[in-house]
Amino acid sequence: MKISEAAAQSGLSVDTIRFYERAGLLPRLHRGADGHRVFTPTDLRWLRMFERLRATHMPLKVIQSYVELSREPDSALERRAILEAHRAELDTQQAQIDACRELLDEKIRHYDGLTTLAKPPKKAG
Amino acid sequence: MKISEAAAQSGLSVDTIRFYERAGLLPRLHRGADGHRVFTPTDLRWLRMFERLRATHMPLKVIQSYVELSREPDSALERRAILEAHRAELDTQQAQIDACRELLDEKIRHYDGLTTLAKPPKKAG
DNA sequence: CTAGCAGGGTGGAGTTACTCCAGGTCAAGC
DNA sequence: GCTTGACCTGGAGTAACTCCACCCTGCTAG
Repeated sequence: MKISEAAAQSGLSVDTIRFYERAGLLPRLHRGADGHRVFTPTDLRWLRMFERLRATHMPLKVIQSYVELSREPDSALERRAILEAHRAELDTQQAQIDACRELLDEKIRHYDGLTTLAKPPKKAG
Repeated sequence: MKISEAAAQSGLSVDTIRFYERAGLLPRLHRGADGHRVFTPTDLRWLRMFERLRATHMPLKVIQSYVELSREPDSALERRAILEAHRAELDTQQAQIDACRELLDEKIRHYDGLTTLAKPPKKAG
């Protein structure tokens, strides 16, 4: 599988995938005889995971340490800890979204109030 | 109110507030005789709003255009549109969090499976 | 058979939104 | 009078892309 397909199927851009490789997130990535990157189904699974983790702002350094750990046996506890920490981070993000939604709903109601008051020229105002 | 208080009460850092001022997000900000920034309750309300919008990744340029619009009358519809667009964006972020949570739960269950299988040396293995 | 194009590759510059730091000013406390 | 602390400025550094110019190669159309 070539990089354009890997991009299409992972949700990442071609440039981002190349960037991730340079950052060391794809240590097993192979090249074909023509020098082009060749993606296996396993590579694609990693890319999909990266996409989800990055969509929720896990730092690349943390992802990279996870990748490195996954090349060592006996690192299950550490890897698990990384994932759990990020699960907690998701709760924080959830709270921020909720807080922002509250703000937006309130403001939008405010603007609706303005327009519905403006249309009938005089009504208790 | 001085910048350190504004920072404490908005959740932003002192550096970030100064950066926002340079970016034009606080066009009404005053200075005291000593050249120090002086924050009114209105400034603080803006900062709190910025904090929420940025926590959910509204680009500074969009925030800035909102700020500029809010200095013009008759811009209620445009401002409302900006807020609504961001409310839709929150749904996207929500979906990403849910998708990532699914991934994490699955992986963490996997690691739990490994350790609970590893403890009893032989059990249907 | 060659011209052109698509799709890969590289290195490097640009962007966003901070974050940190050096160096300077000034009021207050000891 | 001297130090301390909070403020100021301008500028460098960082993260994670994103875009660009330029090169190579295989393929197809003329």
